[in-house]
Amino acid sequence: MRELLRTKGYKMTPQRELIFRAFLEAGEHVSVEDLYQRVREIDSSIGYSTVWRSLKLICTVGLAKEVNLGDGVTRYERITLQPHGHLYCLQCKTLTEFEMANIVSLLEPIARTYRFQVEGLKCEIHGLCEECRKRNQNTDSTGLTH
Amino acid sequence: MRELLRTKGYKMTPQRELIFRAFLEAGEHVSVEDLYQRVREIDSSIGYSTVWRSLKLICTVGLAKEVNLGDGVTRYERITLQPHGHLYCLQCKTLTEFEMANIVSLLEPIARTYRFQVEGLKCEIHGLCEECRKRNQNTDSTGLTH
DNA sequence: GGCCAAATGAAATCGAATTTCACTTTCAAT
DNA sequence: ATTGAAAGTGAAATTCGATTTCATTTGGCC
Ligand SMILES: [Mn+2]
Ligand SMILES: [Mn+2]
Ligand SMILES: [Zn+2]
Ligand SMILES: [Zn+2]
Repeated sequence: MRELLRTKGYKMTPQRELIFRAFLEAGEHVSVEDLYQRVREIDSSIGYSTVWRSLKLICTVGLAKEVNLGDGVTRYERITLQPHGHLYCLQCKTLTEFEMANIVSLLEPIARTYRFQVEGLKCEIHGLCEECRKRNQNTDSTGLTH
Repeated sequence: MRELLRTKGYKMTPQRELIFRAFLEAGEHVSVEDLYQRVREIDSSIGYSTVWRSLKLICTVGLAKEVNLGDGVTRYERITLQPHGHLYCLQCKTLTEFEMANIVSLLEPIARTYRFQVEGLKCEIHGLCEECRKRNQNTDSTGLTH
């Protein structure tokens, strides 16, 4: 880790040490606020900006990437070997991943057709998860809250 | 149009008349700001909030939907019969659409597997369009600007 | 015409993201 | 070990699109 940073010209600091570890230990898809809370349980002197900057840095060195679901909060997740898509529950905000190798093999030819240099592929299914649907049956019948 | 609004309990107003028309005449993927500029060329007394609310309303009555690409600006586009994905150029922000019926037929079984109630499917290819790549060859060799 | 809920526009507010800035720390070269 | 330039830090300020507030106006129905 220290090496990875040094080779790219960044310095290691106690804050980064802690934040990086916390990020790797955290579950998938953490927001800055999520990680900030986790981190400050261990060292409450660490600032929000440092957490934010560290997450950006983790992306820069290629260990993570941003996940934007359009709900106003940027999440971060480790880069995975296999590309995956997301099932995103609009009600409980839960994310579930699914394998998308087969979809990637459909997307790549499309990019080629348009002579597009691919930097990232995104596939999402937005809707209601099973738990939320069940929960909704016992209350309102509309589904989403507005 | 007037009918569509009335049946859903909304009133028609000169502002809506103008904004709706401008939206339908505008190209694909307009932001509030885009449409606001277009509209105020015709009637400069129309407020930004009214344009914003009208776009939301157009979505509510089912004629359009929001498109969020994670660049901080919400765009709006007419609902199309055929589902389509987007090629999004990170440099010039241009959007190109592609047919994704075949991808939808892969996504639907996935949703079913997870007993997920689908509200929307999203497929995006982020990267550099042909024009931007060409343009970049004549200047820097890195690609994206930071 | 008159009512009144809905709509409007300007301004205020919200909130996540990002930047600023004065101060501190890292680390490579002494 | 010392040290100084460059990089990092934390608190606060700023940004900026999205959204709400509120006083006033208007559309649709009697
Ligand atoms: Mn994921
Ligand atoms: Mn489109
Ligand atoms: Zn859910
Ligand atoms: Zn481009």
